[in-house]
Amino acid sequence: MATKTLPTTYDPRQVEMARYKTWMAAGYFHAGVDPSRQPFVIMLPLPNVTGELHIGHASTFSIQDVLIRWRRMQGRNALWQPGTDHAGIATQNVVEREIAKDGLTLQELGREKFEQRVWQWKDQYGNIIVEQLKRMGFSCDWDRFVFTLDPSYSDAVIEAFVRLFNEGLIYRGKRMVNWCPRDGSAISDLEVEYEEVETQLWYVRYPGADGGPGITIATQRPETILADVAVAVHPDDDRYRRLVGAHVMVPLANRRVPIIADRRVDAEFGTGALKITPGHDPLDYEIGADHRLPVLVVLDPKGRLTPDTGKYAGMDRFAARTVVGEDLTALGLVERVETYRTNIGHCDRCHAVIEPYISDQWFCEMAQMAGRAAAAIRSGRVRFHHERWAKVVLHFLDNIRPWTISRQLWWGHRIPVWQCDACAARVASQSAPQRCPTCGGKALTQDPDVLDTWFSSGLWPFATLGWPRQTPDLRYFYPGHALVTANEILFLWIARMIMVGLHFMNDIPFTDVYVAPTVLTLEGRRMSKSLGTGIDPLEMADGRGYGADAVRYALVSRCSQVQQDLRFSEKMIADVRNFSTKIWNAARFVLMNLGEFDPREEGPEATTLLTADRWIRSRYARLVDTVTGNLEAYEFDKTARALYDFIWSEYCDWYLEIAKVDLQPGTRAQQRRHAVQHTLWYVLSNTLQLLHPIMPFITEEIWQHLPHDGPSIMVSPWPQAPPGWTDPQAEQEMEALMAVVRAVRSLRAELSIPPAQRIPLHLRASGRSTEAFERARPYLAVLARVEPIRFEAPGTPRPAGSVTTVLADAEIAIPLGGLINVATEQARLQKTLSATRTELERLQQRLESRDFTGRAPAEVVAQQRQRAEELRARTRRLQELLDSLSTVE
RNA sequence: GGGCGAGUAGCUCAACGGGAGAGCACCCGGUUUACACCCGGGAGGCCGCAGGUUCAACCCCUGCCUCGCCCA
Repeated sequence: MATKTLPTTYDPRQVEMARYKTWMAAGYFHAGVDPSRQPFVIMLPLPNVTGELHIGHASTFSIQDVLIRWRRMQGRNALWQPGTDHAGIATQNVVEREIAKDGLTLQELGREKFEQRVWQWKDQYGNIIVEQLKRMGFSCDWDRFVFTLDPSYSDAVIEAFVRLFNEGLIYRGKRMVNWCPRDGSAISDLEVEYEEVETQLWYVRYPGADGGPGITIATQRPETILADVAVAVHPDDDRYRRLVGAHVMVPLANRRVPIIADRRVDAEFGTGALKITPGHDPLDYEIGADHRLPVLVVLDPKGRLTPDTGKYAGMDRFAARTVVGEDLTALGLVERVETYRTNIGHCDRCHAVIEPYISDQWFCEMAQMAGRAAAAIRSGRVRFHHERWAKVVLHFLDNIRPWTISRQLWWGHRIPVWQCDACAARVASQSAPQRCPTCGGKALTQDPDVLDTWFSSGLWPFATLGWPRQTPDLRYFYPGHALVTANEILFLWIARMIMVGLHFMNDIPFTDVYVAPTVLTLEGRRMSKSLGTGIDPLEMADGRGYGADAVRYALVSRCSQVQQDLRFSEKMIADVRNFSTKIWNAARFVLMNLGEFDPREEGPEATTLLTADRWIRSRYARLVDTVTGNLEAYEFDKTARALYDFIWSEYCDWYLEIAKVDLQPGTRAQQRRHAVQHTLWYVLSNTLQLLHPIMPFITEEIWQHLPHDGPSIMVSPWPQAPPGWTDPQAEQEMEALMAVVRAVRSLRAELSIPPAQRIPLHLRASGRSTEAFERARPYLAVLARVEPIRFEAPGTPRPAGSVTTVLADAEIAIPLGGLINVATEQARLQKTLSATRTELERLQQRLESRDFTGRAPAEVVAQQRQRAEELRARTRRLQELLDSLSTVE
């Protein structure tokens, strides 16, 4: 029974947190193994434990919550697996800064104490992001929350490493890697961000060892000259051909080095002569190796010049660049310095300039896994939305390179490899080995490095479910279904999950990947807190009082598949707040008018339903299919728009207004009241269900006040279009009615007739339409504020002194008596007439063309013929009107 | 340098190859008993440029321009 009423205003802040607590307490978010139901699984992209909720989380997580809530309502056993990752570098940096405040360095503190400090920090701050996710209403299964350093998860990470190690896919080697001098660690290729910067290109002459003029090279990094071991030119370069085999002196170092020929030299760049520094450049490293040149290193792990560099020892690489430049200039060896734009790699965590650096690292061989992953994508087992993202990922997989998985950090999963102090043999093991399997030695030392955080994240889809143990969870919930992500972690995480999933589980981790657009400012800039260009979702929800629903809808409604950017502003959230208010007020109206209505009684007889009822039911039935279909297709913007348009432009603007007529007490038969009440209630509460996945809070709040079955909208069954509700005839009749109402309103505005003033209306329509208009008479009267309404048979003379509009199904006239300005009225009609004629002429031309009638499909031709016929009739009636006007004079 | 994407109303975005739309902003009018976070009306667009395919192009093809993203 509808006994509850709603407060006059909706304050999301008063409602949202309380509702969330109710859901949590009821256990709706939890999914347990249940073979009688089909699961639906989403793996939450792990936020960093150091992180705070930003707009990117808000958009991708909102999409996930839409999917999970929708599937849950459809009856699926919906699991949304939450958790955070330990974010090795980021977290270590944060805590390192903290201990620096106490005047301590990492080394002074020691590894064990440091780890304790990080755990303390994690216990204090690591939960912030989780609370923020809850505030946004996300229905993750918090009972299953996992942190990547939890003991059972760590066991899985170590197990994965040991298996890959024993399969020969993980190996150790001295390679040139991307080294971050700031973090003091290697990072993988994917963690390097290239950025165009303006720098200088130095043209430096290397004098000939024989006292000749030598050769001039161009370099962007003069400080590495100290590590030069050769100068290389292209073998076909006629300028230098005769110099190949000669020797030059490396300036400052005074080292005698050869001039060599190599095809990898770009003769077009600089002078065409390349200094070879195998210790500090990846290409030089390759060339040097092929020419059996020595490798010299002049930088230390912190990016400072090494002690054996004489006066430069201890200088930072950038300071050294300046000093070396000055010294070379003083020697008269600098021919010129050009400004030069080039891409420089930066660390994606701390933004320091990356140093190509030779060091011992652990690598994971990916080629085989990548092949399987690529095959799974090509065969369609994993689908991307939009599908173009599949190509992007395939390009990565097809060109994959070994993955640097070791990090020189203390925070993370320590590499489970022990080296024998005696024989140097290495063994990978879940726990410290008692003795060396090779020589039996008892002294073994564990590798000091930890694993890349992404190595552990890649195992997420199965390690969270108990792997490597064959748990019931793992059997039931793997493989999962949807994965929603920002495009920036497609390679770092998505591709790796597919590869690793196939490797360890022999199955893909999910079937569908939706790539959400990147949220940008209106100017198209990245949203960033440090730049002050960001929108903080929680500030919007709570600080500004828009509520989480508004933030969610604003983002979801702009998640399309075509756009890869989402330009966003606070205004868009405010607009949605207005939408919430609209829904709230519509619901208030419905509740006020349900009266004694009891939904447990029989629904209305078909005969008591009038056009408007049948129309809104028909529109609602279509809405169900539109919303469901768009969700299935990952078309979130279309889903949101369909709901918005239906609620605002159909249910509120038209149906509610029409319903008012029949709800007026005493004026209508009880049957009619019941039919309208039932329609209002049914359509509203079911539409709320359709909207619930996007705006969970307001929909629940209203639904609870409406007559309803079950404890919560979030576990109510997903609506299905009732059979037989789609009603083209009612839609057409309603369209005609709306056209008349709009035409009258338009005339009133144009003629400055006060909106409240009732005016007479003359309406002429074809026979069948007249009947429909007759039935709609009371509604027409209210909607257009017309009284009396006179129906006129075609052919009767038009009332003198009236303003008129010709519509497709009808012609309306408002008699103004002597007030009419004939000239204005003529001009108005003439304007319409000529526009109609132009359109008709264009159409006729087409219809007369043999090309068109002969080649276009028959139904198109027929449709155009009909359109022409309508236009002709309209032209005729407009002309008649003009004629009758001129006779008034 | 290679790849991908976008250029439609002032802004943000829609639009099966066959009559260019929405929201916001703007202008005019409104104390209609759900809502002024509202209601009604209106104005505003060589659909980036140039070719081509087609009976027909915002939509397909080619080239160019501008912007963004990714990879090297």
